[in-house]
Amino acid sequence: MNLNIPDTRQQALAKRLDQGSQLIAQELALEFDVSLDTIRRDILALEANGKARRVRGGAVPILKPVSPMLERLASDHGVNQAIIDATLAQIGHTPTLLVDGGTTTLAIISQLPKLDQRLVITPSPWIAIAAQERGSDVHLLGGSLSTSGGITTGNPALSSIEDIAVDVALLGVCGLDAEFGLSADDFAEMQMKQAMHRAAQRTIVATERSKLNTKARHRTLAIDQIDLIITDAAPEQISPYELVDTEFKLV
Amino acid sequence: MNLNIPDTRQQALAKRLDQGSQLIAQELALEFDVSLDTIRRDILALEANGKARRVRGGAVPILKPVSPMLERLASDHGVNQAIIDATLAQIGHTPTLLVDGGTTTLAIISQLPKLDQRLVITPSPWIAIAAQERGSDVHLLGGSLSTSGGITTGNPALSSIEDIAVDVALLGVCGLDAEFGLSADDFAEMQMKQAMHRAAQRTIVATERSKLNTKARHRTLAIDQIDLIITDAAPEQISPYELVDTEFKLV
DNA sequence: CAGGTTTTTGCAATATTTTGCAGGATTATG
DNA sequence: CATAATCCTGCAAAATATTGCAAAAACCTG
Repeated sequence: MNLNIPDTRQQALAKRLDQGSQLIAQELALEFDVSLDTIRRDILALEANGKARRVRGGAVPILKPVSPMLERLASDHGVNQAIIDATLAQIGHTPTLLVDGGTTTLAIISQLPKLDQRLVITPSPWIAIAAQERGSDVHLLGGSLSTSGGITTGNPALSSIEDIAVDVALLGVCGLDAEFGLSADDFAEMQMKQAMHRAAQRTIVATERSKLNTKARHRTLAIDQIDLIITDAAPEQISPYELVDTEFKLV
Repeated sequence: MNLNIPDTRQQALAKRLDQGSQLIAQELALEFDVSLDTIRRDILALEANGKARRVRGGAVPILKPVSPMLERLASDHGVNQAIIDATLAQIGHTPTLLVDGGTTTLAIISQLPKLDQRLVITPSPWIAIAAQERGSDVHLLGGSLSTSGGITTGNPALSSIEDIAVDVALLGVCGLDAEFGLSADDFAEMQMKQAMHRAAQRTIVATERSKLNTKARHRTLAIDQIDLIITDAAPEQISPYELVDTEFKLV
């Protein structure tokens, strides 16, 4: 028989959670021959360590957060068509595009004109598929797939981007603020966006007004590093940006 | 015994809604062994979370316009479920998987158990998305996206594969013949498949019987380089393979 | 080993949540 | 219009949580 101390019990409980089973306080109290309160406290500790989600009567395993990217794709239906049209007009016949991940860019690429001989380079598998559907040649940047934004990141992706030069980089946005600039949710994504900016002659950002004047965690680009911002914001929303050199296109 | 609490029930109900089924209050009350009111309250909660639309007698899923891409990713590819199950059983808890593109492998990866923490390495954006959805860590091999098979190919992909070692490679099939071996439609894809085989300790091939005893353009692997072939063929269909050392699993 | 401190445990009193039920209101349907 | 099914509302009982506290055990420390 094992020691019946908090440490041992909690380890046993954690193991069961890992196997996907639920913890039922009543049963465990009997099994370990301690009071309900003790089990409760064990579960409390597990919760504090992020190993369990407490529910009435016991605990259940923490379910891995479904990829936020998929979540957003499934729920977020409408990207403003005016933004899409304006961005497509700007892209025109650009022969090489470097495209960031995100719902907005995906909506844009899905409507790319079927044009021969365009090359789309992207770290996003979603964009890759959409671009291939539109008949473009696609180059996918390899790396680890980040869960938050759904683009590949890390050293392989960064170094392979260093070796390319493209006409236009089309970036997505986590946050955009007049002073803080363009920001990303994740450090690795920030690195990718910066690298994409460096690789391109012209950097275009398309974003819905809801992202305007918000900041995400990681500062990525200064506003004046962006050549063109396409958004559906109201004119007064962009007044903070009047001093910068960046071109705005309101739709 | 499961916890029968609002939290758990609602999660179960939400899952059914996601699968497109309707909720009938009467039936659910019986099934979960609670009163009609309790189910009603669960449905009320789901509605508050925007997960259900309440109707008289129960609830129906909120139908959201799905992007055509998601549609296809989610859609049933008509792959024999027995092949999928057998392959998943063979894969087990293998911590690192190298997965080829193709409809069969995609169907398999879409059903990977969710709780496992494992690394999936793949040249296919479809597989990458599916694996990420199943909660796996994903490493995407970069390169040019081939139009025929939908996997990345070319030097970058090949060279990055040289640097890795994995437990199992799961390959798709264009053609499989007792003498000609496994064959691919495209030269670049052939190279990738060969490289994947070299990188893995164990090579598994899952294929429908229609591919059996057919040849594609490019000879890729000899039969005895494959460790295991999982197929729904009839026993007499594999008689040409009797002399080789490869294990067959018929489902 | 004596004395003090911390950890662990069980208990009791008090919230809070969940549940089923009864009644009246509302809606579908012939 | 009548009828049956479903729904809403308030309420009380049961189960579970929370909190504070004190006893027991384990652990320092000189």
